Amino acid sequence: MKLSKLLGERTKEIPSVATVKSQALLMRAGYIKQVSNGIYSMLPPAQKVSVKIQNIIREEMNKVGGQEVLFPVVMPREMWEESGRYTSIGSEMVRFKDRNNHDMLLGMTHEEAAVHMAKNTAKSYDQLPFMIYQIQTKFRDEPRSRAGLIRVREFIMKDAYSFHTSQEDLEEYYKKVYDAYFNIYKRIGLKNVIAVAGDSGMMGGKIAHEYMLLTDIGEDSIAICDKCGYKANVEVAKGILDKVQDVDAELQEVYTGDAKTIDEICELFKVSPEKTIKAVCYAMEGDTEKSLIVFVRGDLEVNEAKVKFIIGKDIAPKDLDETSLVKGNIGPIGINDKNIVVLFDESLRDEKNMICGANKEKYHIKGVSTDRDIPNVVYYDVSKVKDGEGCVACGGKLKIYRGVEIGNIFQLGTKYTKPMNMTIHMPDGGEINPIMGCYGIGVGRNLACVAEESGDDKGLVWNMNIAPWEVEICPLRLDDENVKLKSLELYDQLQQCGVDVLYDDRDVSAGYKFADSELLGIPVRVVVSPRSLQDGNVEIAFRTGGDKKMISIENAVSFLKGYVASQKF
RNA sequence: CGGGGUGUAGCGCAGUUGGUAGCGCACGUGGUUUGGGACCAUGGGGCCGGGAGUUCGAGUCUCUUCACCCCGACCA
Repeated sequence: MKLSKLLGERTKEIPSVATVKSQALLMRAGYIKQVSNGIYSMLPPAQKVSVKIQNIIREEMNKVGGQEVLFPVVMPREMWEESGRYTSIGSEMVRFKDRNNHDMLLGMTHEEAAVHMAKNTAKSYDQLPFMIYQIQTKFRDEPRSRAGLIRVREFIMKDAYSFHTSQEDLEEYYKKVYDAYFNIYKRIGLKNVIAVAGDSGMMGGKIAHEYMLLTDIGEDSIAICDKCGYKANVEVAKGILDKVQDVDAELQEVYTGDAKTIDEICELFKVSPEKTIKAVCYAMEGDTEKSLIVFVRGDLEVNEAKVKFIIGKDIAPKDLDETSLVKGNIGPIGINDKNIVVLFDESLRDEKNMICGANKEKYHIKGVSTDRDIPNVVYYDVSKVKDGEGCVACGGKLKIYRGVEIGNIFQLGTKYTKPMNMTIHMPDGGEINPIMGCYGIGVGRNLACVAEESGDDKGLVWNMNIAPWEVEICPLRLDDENVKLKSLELYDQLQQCGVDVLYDDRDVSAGYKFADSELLGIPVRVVVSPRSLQDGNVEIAFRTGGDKKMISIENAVSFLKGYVASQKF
């Protein structure tokens, strides 16, 4: 590829919309161009990297026996009604009508399509297990995309679905894919990746792992025990709270005026947030009449994922004006509204001398002992794990890290095969619904994550496996006939060896060429100049640093060919 | 959907009390340069996001609408 023909502009300025490093670099280097909120075009270099990442994913999926297929992007409503997700998934799924007024949708995940394909195609136990996967564009109408390619609405993802005759078989296979994912991350050059226990969310099923790239720009929080290695998304993480030791006190209503927030109450009573009871109000899916109040210790936050799991319904924050509750003065004592469902967090068990709202304007109650004053309570774990909480596994301390979810795997069970009535004949003559696993990884997000993790102040850095070009030739002084001749020869010969070469044929200054090559992130740069040619040499520099190498023009091709090959894995 | 912000050349930005738009980068042309984003000269490029209004006159004031960004809600 000749650089003068490469479509895309490289800029010194950081685009004003960029908020994270990967976005800034990918835009500055002419890899991506924003089309709309959360929708991007990929320019040639990005597409080249993307294809290389896809091929690595393909190889790893094939290694564990995956068969590549392609499901449709557009599916009919009926297929999704079988699984119940046509109604259970909200407006992040795009629905529309075709010309015959038929309800259609854009696939955001393909469990239904996978079962549809496998159903009546695989009929006997001896055809199982098998895994089918596709690499395809997905559209999810995210309420809020952000951070360049990290969180977008349209993206390419690999999604895989495996089918098994038993849970044991699924678990065995799940382990293989678990390892295959780590191979993928390693090969594309991501370093700080961990797998954590995750929430299965809308996918359903029980066991799930999320692969997280640990980075400050991550939007997920992960609790990790540095002592025993326990790690889990805070959505599902459990911890052991430090209890504040206190003694029973007299229950007393206190005038608190306009103090409503936990902070204001703490200030007024001169106590720490651990001594207060916080109330959070939610609306429950499919129930407009009732409200849900969750009580947690004042220093904690409600973990909505846990609440959803316990009540078995979706929840959303509710406007208190629609309820009989007194905003800022809600408390667990004396709530007697039939339309209010109450949930208590474990953190409140056996607490003494607490402060809570009195359920009337300008009053709070102090001296609350939960076991004494709020009898017959069932406590649930519905709070978010906090930094410093104890580890349930070993008693060590949990630390909270930020992460970007770069892949996930689920054990689905029969969540889809059962309602969609997929059955397999077993040796004993009976029929079963196959047990499913599903496995997802986003290509664009992984590309962005590599940029985020490896990029430096000069630009992008790709490893040899996914670099858009493996070698860049930088001739300096193209007006020098010898430079021009030798660099073109090198270009031809490297291409003949199958090396992916970018040739900077522009008549611009050395600094300009170097800066562009570094911004693009090409692993190896070969400088051909009158100076180096004087001694019959070319200069070889590496994007990741290290010493520059002078090598004779005769040996350059074989060296580069060997070096490129040695860097791939 | 709620709160905040920004829309002026491909990119980054300036534009005063209202008087018909500019700078840097990028781009074209000519020349001088040539190992870390060279210099001189010259040229092209604008529905000042859209609409309505106030005014003799609007990039600037008013209303409205759209887009994008941030925070929250949301999120396989």
